[in-house]
Amino acid sequence: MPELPEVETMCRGIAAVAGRRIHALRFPKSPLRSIPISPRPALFRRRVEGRSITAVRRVGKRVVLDLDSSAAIVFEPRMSGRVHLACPPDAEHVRAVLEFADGPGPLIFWSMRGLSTLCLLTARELAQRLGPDRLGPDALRIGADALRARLQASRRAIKVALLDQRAVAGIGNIYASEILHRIGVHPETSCDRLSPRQWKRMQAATVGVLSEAIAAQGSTLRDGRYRTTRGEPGRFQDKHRVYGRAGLKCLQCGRGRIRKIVQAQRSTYYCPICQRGAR
DNA sequence: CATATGTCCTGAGAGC
DNA sequence: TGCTCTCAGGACATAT
Repeated sequence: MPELPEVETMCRGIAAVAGRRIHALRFPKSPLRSIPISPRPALFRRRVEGRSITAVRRVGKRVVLDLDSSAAIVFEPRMSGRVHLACPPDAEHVRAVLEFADGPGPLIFWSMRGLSTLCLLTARELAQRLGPDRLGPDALRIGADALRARLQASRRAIKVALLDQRAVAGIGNIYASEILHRIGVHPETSCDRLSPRQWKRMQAATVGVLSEAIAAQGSTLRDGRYRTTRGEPGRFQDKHRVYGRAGLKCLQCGRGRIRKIVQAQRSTYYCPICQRGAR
């Protein structure tokens, strides 16, 4: 669901709001429970209306809109959040609307489930909440040595460790399985048993998988929840080699049948032949 | 300290 | 057909 490639696609899709002045912020009524929003709507509105957006950027799996007040609007899609320009897929899941005096928009914060969050942070809060203590280097930028240094002493399973945003930011459940399959490492391998060569290959595979997924505008699973800003599905799901393919033949070796296991309450997919396991 | 588990939320799909 | 139940997994809080 929205992991690095999907959030990157969202940011690119709304890049045109950079430089625009916020005319109004609305929180439409909905029969659904509200997503967590802070500060409370009246104060939130007062602090953003009249401000300009100076930049749109992705921080890990979050969308950040920097304002000329040095505060920033931070949207965390988590499982089922999206941003749309102008055309929301339906009204009841619209959680907030940013209107501009001219130019594109409105910018719509949409979330099917109430797990997304929207907050306005001061520069100080931003540095604290999304700083290096809370968030590791971005998965697209971290080098092989840094990746290794951050995880190699851990005794956690590598698949679980890759999801730790403090270690490395941006990798989620889908791409963790895909990365490990590409390098032939069993997902239950303890981090401290991986070789320098394997860390090197892991970093390269991470950049490879994530870049290809961004080029395909992310993965839209069968539940159809993730969509681009324009409401189109991503295309990377067709390129998944293991995720969601339990019981099917491995596309790599043609012999193994993809297995699904559960690690830390999350599904992991792997090929028992390609990813034979040093456990 | 490191690691493991529980919680939030809605809708899709399974099973009866 | 229509009900109940389970599952999906982001990040963080709490427990071990």
